[in-house]
Amino acid sequence: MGITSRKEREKEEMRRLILDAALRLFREKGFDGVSIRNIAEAIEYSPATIYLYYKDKSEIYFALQFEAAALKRDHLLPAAAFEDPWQRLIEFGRRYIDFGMKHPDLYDLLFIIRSPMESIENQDCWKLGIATHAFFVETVQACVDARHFKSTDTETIAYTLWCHAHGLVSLFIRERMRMYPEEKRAELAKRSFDMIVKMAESL
Amino acid sequence: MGITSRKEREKEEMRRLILDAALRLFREKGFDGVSIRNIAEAIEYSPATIYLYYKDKSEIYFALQFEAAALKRDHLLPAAAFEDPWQRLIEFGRRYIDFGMKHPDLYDLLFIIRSPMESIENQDCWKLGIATHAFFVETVQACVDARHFKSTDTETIAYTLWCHAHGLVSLFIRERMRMYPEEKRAELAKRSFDMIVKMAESL
DNA sequence: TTAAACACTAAACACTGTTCATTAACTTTG
DNA sequence: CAAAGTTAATGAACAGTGTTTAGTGTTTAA
Repeated sequence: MGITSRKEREKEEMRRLILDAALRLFREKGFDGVSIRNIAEAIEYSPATIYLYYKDKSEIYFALQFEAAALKRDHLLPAAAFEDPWQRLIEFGRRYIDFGMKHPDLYDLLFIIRSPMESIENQDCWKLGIATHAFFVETVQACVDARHFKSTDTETIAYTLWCHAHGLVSLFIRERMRMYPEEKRAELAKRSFDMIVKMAESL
Repeated sequence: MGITSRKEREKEEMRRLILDAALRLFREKGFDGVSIRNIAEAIEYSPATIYLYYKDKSEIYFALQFEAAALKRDHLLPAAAFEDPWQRLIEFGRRYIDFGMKHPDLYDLLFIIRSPMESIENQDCWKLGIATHAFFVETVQACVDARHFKSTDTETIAYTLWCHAHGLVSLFIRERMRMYPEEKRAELAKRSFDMIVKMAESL
């Protein structure tokens, strides 16, 4: 088993090497700004070598999306510590928005960039995303169970809150808030979050 | 004035020819999927000719964005007919979402695609967008004036509603609703719109 | 030791946005 | 009307992109 397992290990190491370089470059220059040649140069291999480890650029895209999903999960995880479902939900929302604002590149990758057509459902990144989404929906369900809302339509409540948070983050990071002066944007976002929390309370 | 005015007219016609082809191609294949060469081929000119009428691709982008903004304004305009500000606001929101769902390519252009860096503020498309946004904010203000909300923070109310609508549309058109079965998505969006309306009523 | 498997790469292909020298047509002037 | 000047259009090139392929040298297995 010595040789084959070593080879497998080496293959895995190479994939990591490529991915780490890709993620670093991507966070510096954005997804579209990074070429296979850039990545190859960064790891001091020829561009063709990349294709021995990843079928094409979109496979790298999916692998990066998985990385981003893991980082996002880690960012949101502390919210789970809150006992009270309503507090948990608020903290979840706050952290979701905070993640998007602090890591626009990763948020972009996860929720904005047009993903390659192939069945994303089968990709690991998607499963991880589903899991995080499920945690969110469960938290909303816990609030519903605790009679925190008048409405009991968990699905719609969760989706509505998500729409707001996603809209807030994506308008921000795709620079569609230019009608508000730069220094006011973050504060407006904060006020809006407080408002949606208030709105949800009387839901 | 004969010749120079004719030349100007011809120049304008050529710009229109380019833009119409660009918009048509763009709606077929998406912005990134359309190259200068595609446009040139469509109008049966050489690629270099395009550059005699538009400085670069981003200038075509801005021109297309203006077209999209005009189409969006026309789509939203009927909402202005409603006398009651609250009904006007609801209709505005409904039409905003409807526009995004019916014309994902145009919505993309207006609110999602990463716009070229140059000062978009000076572009006509931006002014048109500002005007439509102003109409929206005015409608919210009219609701506030009519004591329709407890809150009087017009800016935050408008922004919060916009966040929800934008989030709803952009999650949909960038295919981030795969956890919901295809046939349920539109209905979920509808329920969410109704819910945000209800939430706003008790705002 | 020889044959097969493997990791790797240089070079090519068909694209992309963009620039520039050159050509061809039109407009103005002598 | 012909010569000079202006302008529209282009072919060819540059530097970049993702991707494929034929070929190299090394490592493993028989």
